[in-house]
Amino acid sequence: MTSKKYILEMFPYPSGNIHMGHVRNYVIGDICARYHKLKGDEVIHPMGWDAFGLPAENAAIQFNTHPKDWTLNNIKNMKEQLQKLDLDLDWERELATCDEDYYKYQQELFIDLYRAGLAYKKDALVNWDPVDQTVLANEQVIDGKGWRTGAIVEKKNLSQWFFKITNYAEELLSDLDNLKLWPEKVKTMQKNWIGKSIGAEIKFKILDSDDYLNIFTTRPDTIYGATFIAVSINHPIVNKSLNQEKIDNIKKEFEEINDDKDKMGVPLPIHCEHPILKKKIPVFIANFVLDTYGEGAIFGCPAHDDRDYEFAKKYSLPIIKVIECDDKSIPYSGDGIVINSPLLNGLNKEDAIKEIIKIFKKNKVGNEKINYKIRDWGVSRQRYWGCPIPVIYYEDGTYRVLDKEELPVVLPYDVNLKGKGNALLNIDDWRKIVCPKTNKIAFRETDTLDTFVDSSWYYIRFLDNKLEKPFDSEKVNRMLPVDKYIGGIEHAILHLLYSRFFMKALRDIYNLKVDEPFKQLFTQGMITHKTYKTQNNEWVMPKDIVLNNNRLVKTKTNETVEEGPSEKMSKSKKNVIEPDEILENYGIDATRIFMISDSPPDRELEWTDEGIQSSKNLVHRIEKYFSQKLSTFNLETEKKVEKFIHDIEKNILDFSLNKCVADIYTLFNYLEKNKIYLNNSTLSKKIIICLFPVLPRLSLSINSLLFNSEILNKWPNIDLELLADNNIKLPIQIQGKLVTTFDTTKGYKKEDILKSIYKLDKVKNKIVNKEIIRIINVQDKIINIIVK
RNA sequence: GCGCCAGUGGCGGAAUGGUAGACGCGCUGGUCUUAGGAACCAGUGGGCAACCGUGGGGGUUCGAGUCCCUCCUGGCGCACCA
Repeated sequence: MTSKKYILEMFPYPSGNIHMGHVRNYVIGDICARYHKLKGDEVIHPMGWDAFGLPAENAAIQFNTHPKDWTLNNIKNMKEQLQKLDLDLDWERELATCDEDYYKYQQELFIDLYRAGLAYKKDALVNWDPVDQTVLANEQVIDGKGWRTGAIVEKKNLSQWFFKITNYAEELLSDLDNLKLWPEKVKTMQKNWIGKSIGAEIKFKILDSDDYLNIFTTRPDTIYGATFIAVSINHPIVNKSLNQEKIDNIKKEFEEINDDKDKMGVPLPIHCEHPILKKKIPVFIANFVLDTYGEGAIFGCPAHDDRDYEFAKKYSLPIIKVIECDDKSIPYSGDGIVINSPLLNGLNKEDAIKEIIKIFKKNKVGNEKINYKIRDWGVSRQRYWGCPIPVIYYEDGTYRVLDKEELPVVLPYDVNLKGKGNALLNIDDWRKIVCPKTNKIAFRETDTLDTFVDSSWYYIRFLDNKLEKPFDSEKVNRMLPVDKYIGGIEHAILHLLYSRFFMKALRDIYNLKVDEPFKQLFTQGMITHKTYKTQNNEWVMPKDIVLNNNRLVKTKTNETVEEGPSEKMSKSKKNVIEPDEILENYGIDATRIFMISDSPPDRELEWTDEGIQSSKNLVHRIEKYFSQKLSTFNLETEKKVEKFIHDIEKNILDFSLNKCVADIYTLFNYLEKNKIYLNNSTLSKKIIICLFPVLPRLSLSINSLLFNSEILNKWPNIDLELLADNNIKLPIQIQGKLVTTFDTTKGYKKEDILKSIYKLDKVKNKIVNKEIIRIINVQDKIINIIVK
């Protein structure tokens, strides 16, 4: 029975050269793909290029070239490098996201998303990267800095395109439970990112006004302890209550705080009414209220929230305790019994929340509410080298999303990248058009799509990269999800969450039957290498170092070099190893072996000269082994080979590739130690086939030498009878401690074996003069004798 | 601060609750070789031994690296998320 297997490694950004991290990634995938092909599965194993993006623009300026030329040239180079690795890839499926043939279908998808209400435009405070001069998605801002430039991100109010990922927040969260073959870690990260909290929305009436302030809380049970309201500086009520100058001053003050955890607030000239107590409570602008979460406003309950407590202390606001428990500390934010709250007294947290929500509902001042931290995905980028958004704007400010017949909107080639901002803005003869539908003057959208849009559906396009529509539904239903998706953990949120959203959105638009894009996710570890520095703190490349009189020195200058810790390979620290050189010196097979041998594929792998050398030695050893003349072999040999087939198969399927290498060593250690040479026997054939996924070159060459055949196919079936080894070494324990082992066969009779065991010296000595009170016999596993 | 993961020889790492340290690296001794970053053989957790050993302490069990509690250490993620 054959089944489809879609095996995919995250496609690379064509930066110019592949690095060792790529090699490890693709070798892992290649082993899987080759194995499944041998099993007779219908395997898809494509490769392509994540080809849009800012580095191309920067490189174009730096090297006085064009992003497209630079990118296409890099693709050519990297493809050659990959081909040198002899990966079993479906090159006929190759695609590059910067090809018109790819992005025109992305523009179609954009139109579909728009028509489905999942793409929309709005004015929004967005993250602005001043160095790259573009907007960033929330996911691309790390610690307030741009993910690529490290520049402090500014807030800008811009009209931007968004994808409505929030529509899928609940499903993106709940479906994580169905992803049984994803690392828990990644699922946890996505879960936190989506950030679901269950609580209540409460309306606080603004006194002397018809307006209300909405706040979200997970602790409505502490409502009686609310003594103030705090809003973010960007909350709409601030604009209504203060003039711009004042607001700017407050913003400045907030920015000048040294410790950003320090609480600071400014009272607003308005007050709210407590929704239950009807008393007047003050409203502050506070620096610790996030405008991006909930309603951008909170009620402060100082007795039961650390931040509110700090704030109340600083501004001498009342602190009312409404939760009682054994822990007398203030503030206390745990569970307890409600006090000082006439309508809730005596209830526990859970009941109090239910009860107060009932009351809110009755009084029409609040409701239960589920809040998600995730916000819609901003996809506009003010960059040239990306997929044009198929929209035009009229002079009156209205816009129209193009029809599919009007596609593609082709990215113009002639461009000047040396100016400030988005180069597309300056290409007038591209930008300005006469709208064919209205005959009015119109201007093209000059923002391009975030490159994460490109990578959100490339795995779908791979199924049929030449089709004259984005994809074929029947094929998608049949071939997706990707069975094994292999890549770095750095994409845990961004790419993987966006892709999950895309799959679900496309499912709903096109009635697809696929809920999730990636059935199994495997995150491979990075490759590290020792770092080297001269006394002058200059990094030195490992290949420029020699050992001279027990001293590490730089070859050219003879300077002393100090060895530092092993760190992720990076150009800046010069601790990189170039794949091309390794391939040349050690060959493909040794490189593959080393990529998987020293540590489990999901952990980091330290590059060592000894490691790559011993991998090469193994390849030679196997080659030499098969050149020996055929010897006799016996049933035991057959059993060992059978076990090898079984173990290596299991380990490939589990991604325990380091154990595959151990399996290979174990087999050849046994064969050579016993001088059993299998040459061109049927056992050899089986071994060679099983070696093929890991050592394709070697297996092919041995196969053609011994069997005069170019073909390796059909993974051997396992003979269960041979696999079952009836001879066992039975561990014998006394008081649960190992005393000896006893050679016997499976299915022994307990009574018989005990008679023999009691005669063993080691056992006899320990039980003499003692009473045997219990015998535990786990059949075929262990015998434990308990004495008194 | 919160959450998750992990701590096993000199090192990387193996062990469905059932012989801890598979396999590799390194190291020690030896063989062969003009030589070797080659190959081969033997050994390699600690201790002379009885025994002791999976970060520390406690527990469950006939039996714990594995399960539970607790503490320590390290890594990763999130971080004023109301």
